[in-house]
Amino acid sequence: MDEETLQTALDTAEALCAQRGVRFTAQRRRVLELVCRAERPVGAYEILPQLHTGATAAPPTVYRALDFLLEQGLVHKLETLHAFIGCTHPEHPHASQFLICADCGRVKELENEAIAGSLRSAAQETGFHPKRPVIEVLGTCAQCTHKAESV
Amino acid sequence: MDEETLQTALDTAEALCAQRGVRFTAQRRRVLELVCRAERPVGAYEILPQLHTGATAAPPTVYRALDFLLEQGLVHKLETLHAFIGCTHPEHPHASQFLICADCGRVKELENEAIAGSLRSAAQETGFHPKRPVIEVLGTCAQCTHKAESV
DNA sequence: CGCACAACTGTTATAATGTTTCGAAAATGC
DNA sequence: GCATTTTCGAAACATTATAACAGTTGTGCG
Ligand SMILES: [Zn+2]
Ligand SMILES: [Zn+2]
Ligand SMILES: [Zn+2]
Ligand SMILES: [Zn+2]
Repeated sequence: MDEETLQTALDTAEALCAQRGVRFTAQRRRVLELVCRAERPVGAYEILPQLHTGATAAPPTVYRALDFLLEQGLVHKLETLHAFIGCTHPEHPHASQFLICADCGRVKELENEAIAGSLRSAAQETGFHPKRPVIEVLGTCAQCTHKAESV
Repeated sequence: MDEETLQTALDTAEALCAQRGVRFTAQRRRVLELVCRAERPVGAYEILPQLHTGATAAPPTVYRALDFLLEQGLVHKLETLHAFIGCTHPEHPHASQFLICADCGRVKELENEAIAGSLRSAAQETGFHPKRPVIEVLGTCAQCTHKAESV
């Protein structure tokens, strides 16, 4: 995420939190910034040493901030990677899908209604009530596929 | 899984391994049995103490068996639960979806072509080549929904 | 303001999950 | 039998996540 996009994301986050009456503290802002700055999903323990200037912070510090950001839909957790990624459209709650490149590590967030819909109807057939869908596809992105073929 | 289904599952597993020229050792059989006997997904560390009669086995013992069973498609791993479940139709390789009840813990394995298809086409649009889709839906099963409503 | 309360943060310890490594044992193929 | 490959045992270690408790900061109200 480039510097401009980052600023927009942070401003959006701040506005959303104000609107919702929750506190977007300096620490939460900092964690969101670190997650967004990364090109790839980042683990909690990667963020940790970047929080304190001197000594490194303790795990609960970053997990608490991440929990908050997850609740507010500002970041997503990738269960298959045990890592976090900034949300590209946090304005509204959504069930998204992630395409994870095993080669370069980059992740694309989709918001595909066909997938969400087919999942909903399949669940409905069995009487199941979905709460939180986790859809993560590991594979190879277009760029990396192209590179591999041209070798 | 009842005793009869379990026996069928173990026999199927044995036949599949023979057919594929891989070894279905006593230990692997035992781990598969323990996974299948459970009503719910089981963690690796739950299986561990049931492996040795006297002292409890070391983690790599069960992880090696589980890795084998995963490779052969005899069990699945639920990423959101860090737990394993026996496959209900291991004869052919498949990309399945899991409905996980947060209430009773039971899991239903689906093999829904509409979901798989919509995911494939969404990926294709972005030039992404899927390798391993992970689709797990947390929610409430029909039974538990019914119970909750009748209270 | 000054106090009461709630929310947030720091710190230590611990739990849960998963891997590396090295060596012994067992099965396989000749 | 004997070399080769595969599997298994065991110890140590790595990574991810949570529990518990004390301190600090911010907020609202009189
Ligand atoms: Zn999102
Ligand atoms: Zn890539
Ligand atoms: Zn299956
Ligand atoms: Zn249920």
